[in-house]
Amino acid sequence: MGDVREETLKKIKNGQFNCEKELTLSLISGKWKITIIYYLGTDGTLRFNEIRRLFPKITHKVLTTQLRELEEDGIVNRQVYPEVPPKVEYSLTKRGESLMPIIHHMYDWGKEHIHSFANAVEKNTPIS
Amino acid sequence: MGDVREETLKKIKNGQFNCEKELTLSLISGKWKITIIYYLGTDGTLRFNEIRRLFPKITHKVLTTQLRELEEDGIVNRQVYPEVPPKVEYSLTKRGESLMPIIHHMYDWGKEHIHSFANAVEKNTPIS
DNA sequence: TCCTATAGTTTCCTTAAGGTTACCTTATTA
DNA sequence: TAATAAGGTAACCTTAAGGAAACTATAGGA
Repeated sequence: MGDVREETLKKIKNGQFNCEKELTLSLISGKWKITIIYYLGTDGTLRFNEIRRLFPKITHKVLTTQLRELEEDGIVNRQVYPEVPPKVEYSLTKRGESLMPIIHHMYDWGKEHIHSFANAVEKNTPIS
Repeated sequence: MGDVREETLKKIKNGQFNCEKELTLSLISGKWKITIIYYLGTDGTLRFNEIRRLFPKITHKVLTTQLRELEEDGIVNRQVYPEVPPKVEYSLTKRGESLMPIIHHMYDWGKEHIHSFANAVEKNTPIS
């Protein structure tokens, strides 16, 4: 259970984090990461293309990268079935699951506060 | 209380967020932001150079940028005293304060899990 | 007279993140 | 024969974030 990717490792070693909370932040930072974690935490297990269909805008390659990083950081489990055509299933590790409360917390905060931002959106939107 | 900076606004308008939690994430993402919020939430009020001294590595300009963004997003309050030499005090707004529980949560998670990363660090560090 | 402290701004440069496009593999099916 | 499915890699490009260095203003003190 000591999975970490090189980059995270470097950041810890070189003291690039001012505080432990930045480790947490860095693990979920990445354009699609929290949402991927959230879906896996909710649905349990998803195949590569199932995730892809959840984000119509994500590229094949970008999804691979995001998943690979999550895997290397020990957040996501990657289960390969040696079949043809290939079948790969993704799910959360224990470490990944332990992030869920935080993500839910962030979700709730966003829901609660987006209105105060939304007002500003209304006022400034020329769309009407 | 509808402060938002242009960029955050755009992201909401253009549907660049998959979910509300990404709004939350984007507000605290930025190399020094969570830590700045954390210090302000803990110490209450800090002057520009007091914050600077807390992060020996941060540049004058970068700190300005981070604070300005936090201010524009309605997270941080900027109080200017028309004196010479200038005196500017920063503190959290209500919105900023409401982020503190999340940040504490992330702090706790980091503290609890950094050990499992640290093992990996030990094994891979040639320093010892 | 020059230096220091305060809180900035401006210009330029570097790096990393994300994205686009094209390619690979192998069995099945039209 | 060609296309489709699945999951993936490699080469390249673009943009934004962060940082370095030099500049501004003004009062007070050595």
